[in-house]
Amino acid sequence: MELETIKTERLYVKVAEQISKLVKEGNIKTGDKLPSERVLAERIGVSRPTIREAMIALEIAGIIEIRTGSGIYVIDQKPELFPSDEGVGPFEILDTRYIVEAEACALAAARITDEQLQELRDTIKEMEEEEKRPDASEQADMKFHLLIAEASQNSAISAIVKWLWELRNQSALSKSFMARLRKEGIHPSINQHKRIIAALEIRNPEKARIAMKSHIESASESASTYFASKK
Amino acid sequence: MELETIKTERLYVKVAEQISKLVKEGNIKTGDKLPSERVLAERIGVSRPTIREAMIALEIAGIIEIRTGSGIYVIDQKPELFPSDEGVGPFEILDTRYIVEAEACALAAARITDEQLQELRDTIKEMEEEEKRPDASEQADMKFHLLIAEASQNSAISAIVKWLWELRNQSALSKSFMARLRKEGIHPSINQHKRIIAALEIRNPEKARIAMKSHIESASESASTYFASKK
DNA sequence: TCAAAACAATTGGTCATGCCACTTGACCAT
DNA sequence: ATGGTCAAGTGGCATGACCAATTGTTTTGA
Repeated sequence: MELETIKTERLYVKVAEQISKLVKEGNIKTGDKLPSERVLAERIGVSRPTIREAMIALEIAGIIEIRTGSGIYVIDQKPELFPSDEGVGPFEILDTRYIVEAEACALAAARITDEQLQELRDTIKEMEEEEKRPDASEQADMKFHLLIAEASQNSAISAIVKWLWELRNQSALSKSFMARLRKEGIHPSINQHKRIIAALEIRNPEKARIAMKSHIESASESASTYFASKK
Repeated sequence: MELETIKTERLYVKVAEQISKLVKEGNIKTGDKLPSERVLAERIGVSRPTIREAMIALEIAGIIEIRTGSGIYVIDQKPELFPSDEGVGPFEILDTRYIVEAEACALAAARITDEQLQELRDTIKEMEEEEKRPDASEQADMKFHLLIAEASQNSAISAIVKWLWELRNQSALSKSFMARLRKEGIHPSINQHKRIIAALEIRNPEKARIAMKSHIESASESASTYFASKK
């Protein structure tokens, strides 16, 4: 049985939609002054607080401008493309990680401390021990990459890497994506991680960069082959 | 004479910012239920309508969910880029831009549209015309780089580049830093920008990458030589 | 005994009213 | 003309009240 969630659309939304419609259809032109809140309230048949709520919504939407003491005016409608705020695709994330983490790794090779190296080795241990439990294993994977980013000693880079991993964990798309990969038995290779550590241990930026690149690349490849075969 | 317009920030905005901050900093976790509107009003010291307006703003922003008769709940947050600790140094920003923007430029070379190319040329025009006024000139500079990031057609990358430039503009350190450079007459070279466009026009990723790298590198160099000589 | 129905408390949704601060424009004094 | 004053209009905010939906508790009935 299919049930739709009942949308008790709030009043202010209806009011806002009504005004917004008038603006879009050209009944109200740019620069026009809307009637005062009190008049609007009376004409639409709602209370002033409701009108205010609607106006705030419209203001946030960039449709009107509220000038205290003066009135409410229609804003110049900018055709501005929607800030494609919605979601970053899993492949976009992988591509970006390929770029940023590789360089972070190269930087880290020159700057990493012995303590941080030890932490990385510990993380590998975690991954080996808990390879059965995918959750914990992925946790360790993320920890590994974040540690390297921090070892680059560039706070902007580590902030970016952290953000990318949060995106990966959070995005619904990426989530189901990773879940599918996991089910297929594709998981981060411990050997690749060890190669990265080896490059860092000898403080060789070139090798470190390459190791990280091939690591992420292999993740991308297994992902895309999976999707291709799926079709 | 420079005068800034006084902004009388409305109360509900302050309330919304306060709540939003609490959520972002983790003081309020996702899924948590906020105190009731009446309690919030009393605790924050504003009236209930004001709280409601703030909640509407937060709901539109996708930070909270309002369930009639039940309460107000914090929604799953999309991760956000923000400086790890206390600020990001100007050199860190430059280093990171060197990495990210170079690759963004290489990607853009393969994916940029003719319209975007034209926009870039227009931006150069702006820079030439307004080369006297440093403010406008820098504005155009930023626009130029953001356009290239967008042309990479990777939303994660363009978000990062945008973030880096915002950091550059915001950070007090970077600000005084840039001010000093400006005073010394060091400003972005238009010729370098033209070389970048040329590489993009022939859709050559390698040349585009190199052009962008040398552009940012020269900025870094002039910056560090300046600091070195200063000491 | 226990599930269903009724109730009560809590919460958001809306309304009405009042007062304040700011804007604006008309009017007045200089 | 210039500037200063003032009143009307407008948005900003507070208060208090009532309604409707939700949720947990109590009562009821088989």
